[in-house]
Amino acid sequence: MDIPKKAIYRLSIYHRCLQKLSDSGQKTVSSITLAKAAGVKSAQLRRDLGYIGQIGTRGLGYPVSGLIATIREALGREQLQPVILVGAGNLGSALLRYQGFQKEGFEVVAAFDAKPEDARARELKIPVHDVSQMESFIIEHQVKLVILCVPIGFAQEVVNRLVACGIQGILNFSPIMLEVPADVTVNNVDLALELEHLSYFIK
Amino acid sequence: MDIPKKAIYRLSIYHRCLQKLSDSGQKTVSSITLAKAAGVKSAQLRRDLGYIGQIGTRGLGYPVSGLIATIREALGREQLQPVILVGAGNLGSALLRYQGFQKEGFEVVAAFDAKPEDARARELKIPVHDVSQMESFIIEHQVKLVILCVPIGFAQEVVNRLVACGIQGILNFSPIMLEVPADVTVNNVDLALELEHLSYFIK
DNA sequence: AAGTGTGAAAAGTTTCACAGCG
DNA sequence: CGCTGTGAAACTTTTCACACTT
Repeated sequence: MDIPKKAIYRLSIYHRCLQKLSDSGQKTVSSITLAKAAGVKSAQLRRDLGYIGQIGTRGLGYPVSGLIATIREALGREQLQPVILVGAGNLGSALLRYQGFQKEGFEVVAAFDAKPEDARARELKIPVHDVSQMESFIIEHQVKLVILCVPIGFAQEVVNRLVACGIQGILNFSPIMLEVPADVTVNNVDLALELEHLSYFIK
Repeated sequence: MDIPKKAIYRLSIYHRCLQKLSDSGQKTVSSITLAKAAGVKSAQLRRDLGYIGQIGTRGLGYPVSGLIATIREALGREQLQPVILVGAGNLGSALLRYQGFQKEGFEVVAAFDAKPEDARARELKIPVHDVSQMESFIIEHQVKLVILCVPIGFAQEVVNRLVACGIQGILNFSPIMLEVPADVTVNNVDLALELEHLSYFIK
């Protein structure tokens, strides 16, 4: 039995909401309360939690810390994953400064760029290496996750190299369809597309 | 009858692929070829195009330029929309430099920040105003689309102000659920969430 | 009484497969 | 013949509604 894709996204959201509840000292939470915080219906929340086991107490709700642990385990977030970033241009270097990743427990351990000097000039805290050192770094540090911000023309070529040295997940910011083997997951974040999608809904 | 949400995203992708075909001088294209370029099945492409009308010629395929025009119309992209950006911090100012929006025909006409001096120090081509001037600008220029990159704690407050002066679409980069009236569309881009989603698929 | 867990219905989406048109 | 347009089937996801547990 596996978890629907969309449910996985929502589990991450629940996880974040639960963390907030935990910080404010809540011990238990009902599906109605948590669902409201996460912006979904309570039935959907219960269904989603059902995918990862039975955790609640009828009449009472869910134990906050227990649920956090169960979701972490289900999402494979128990040991923290090192992440590298490839392509430290405008967007890439902004992401290197972005605090949101660390806040969710991801550590961006290094960045790679074809012109590392240019990127270094931006005064980043994370080391920027030449892209030629990418492969050896990935293998040495057993990196499995990559944030990809290279220009469109280079994306597929870089991806081929990443796949060849064992990368399993790619967060892709280039607006192209990358070709990868079935055991590699690509997650596209296409900013212009999101804006275009919005424009459909305005009158 | 209206177009399914997911189909709207794909129509934007087709639009982009068609533009590339048009640039390279193609006059017609079959569903099989275009589907391959967009990374979908041909049956799905035909179904999606079916939502916006009958445009193809049996035995021949689709006229490239005609299809571009039809998709543009269906997506409401005929007159180009001005967009403003609110919150010109790290991520916000990177987006101001990002060429992808202009490439898809959106013009980011102005940015607003609580500390515009800091943002201006980043040497941007787009003017950064104080956030107090936001409302009058929106009304004067009839802005309907906003890219929102303010810190979490301020997001809902800013959104309330945006909604009050008639904003209809919000591309939100803060990892929170914004509360808006039903006639306002919010599109969340949650970078940490995307990374978390990926980590589920690595072994 | 309060609130979970889940069958079953409903809604949404994708794929198949082929009739029919140029 | 080649390729579109689309009914119908298959599949996925959401929602309802209520039995059941603490």
